[in-house]
Parts: sequence; C-alpha cells; structure tokens
Amino acid sequence: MTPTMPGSLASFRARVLAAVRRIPRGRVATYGDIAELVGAPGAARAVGNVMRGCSDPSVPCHRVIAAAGALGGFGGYLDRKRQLLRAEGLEVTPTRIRGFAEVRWPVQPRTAGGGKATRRRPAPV
DNA sequence: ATCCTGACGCGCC
DNA sequence: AGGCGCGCCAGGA
Repeated sequence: MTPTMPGSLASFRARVLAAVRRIPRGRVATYGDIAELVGAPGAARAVGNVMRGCSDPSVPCHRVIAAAGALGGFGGYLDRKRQLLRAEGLEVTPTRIRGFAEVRWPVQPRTAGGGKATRRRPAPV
C-alpha cells in the first residue's frame, strides 16, 4: 500500500467505530478505554463525540460507557441505553453498571490457565 | 490558522 | 454519595 498509510490515517472516528464494534455482547468499555485502544489515550471526550454521530446500527454504541461504570450519555435517551444494556444481561443501577469491572472490556479472562485468579461470581448483590 | 463544541475523566467541595 | 469545575483531545465552522 501507500508508503504513508499508517492506520492512523483512518479517521479517528473510523478507528473508534471499529473498536466499539469489537465489544462483545454483554460487555462494556469506557470512552477512555476506546480512546486508548485507538491510540489516543486521553481522548475520551473525542471518542464521545464520535459516538454522538454513531448512527450505524452495526456499532453497539450503547456498550460504551463512562469511567467507573457510569452510564455516560446517550443522546437524550439514556433510559434507552440502560434498557439495551440490561437486555444484554448487565445489571444496571439508575446511575451505573453493576459489577463494572467484571463486564469491562477488553479484559483478560486469564487464559483458562491456573483457574482461580478472579472469582467469576463476585457475589450477587 | 483560530475558536468553540462535546455521549469524557478526575480531583475537590 | 452526589455535584461542580478544570483539563484533554479530535473535529468542524
């Protein structure tokens, strides 16, 4: 390909959408995480701007939340976001995702090695 | 090239 | 716990 075609050329937006698309169902990622994934640590805000124009149904923009498991935003339909997340089996409190660390992505599910590194069941409620 | 906006992040009150 | 303000970053006018 062209000598100058580092992935960086792909619009920040394109990279973000690609990353978001990789978020598995039932999992969530923060704007900051996405930013870092696309090689723009600290650009969480910019990521949010991208999501804002995310009209692509193939992009699970609802899986992108704010830091600490906060819901973040979703246009004027935050309720919609909670609904979608719940539909994926996530526990969502009125203000945040429950067990955020457990459903956060990307996360290394300890390649089924030793076994007990992280309790898959942190305890209900 | 400059200014302003924003689905953020984090510290502080 | 919850709410407020400042700082950061990329895009658009």
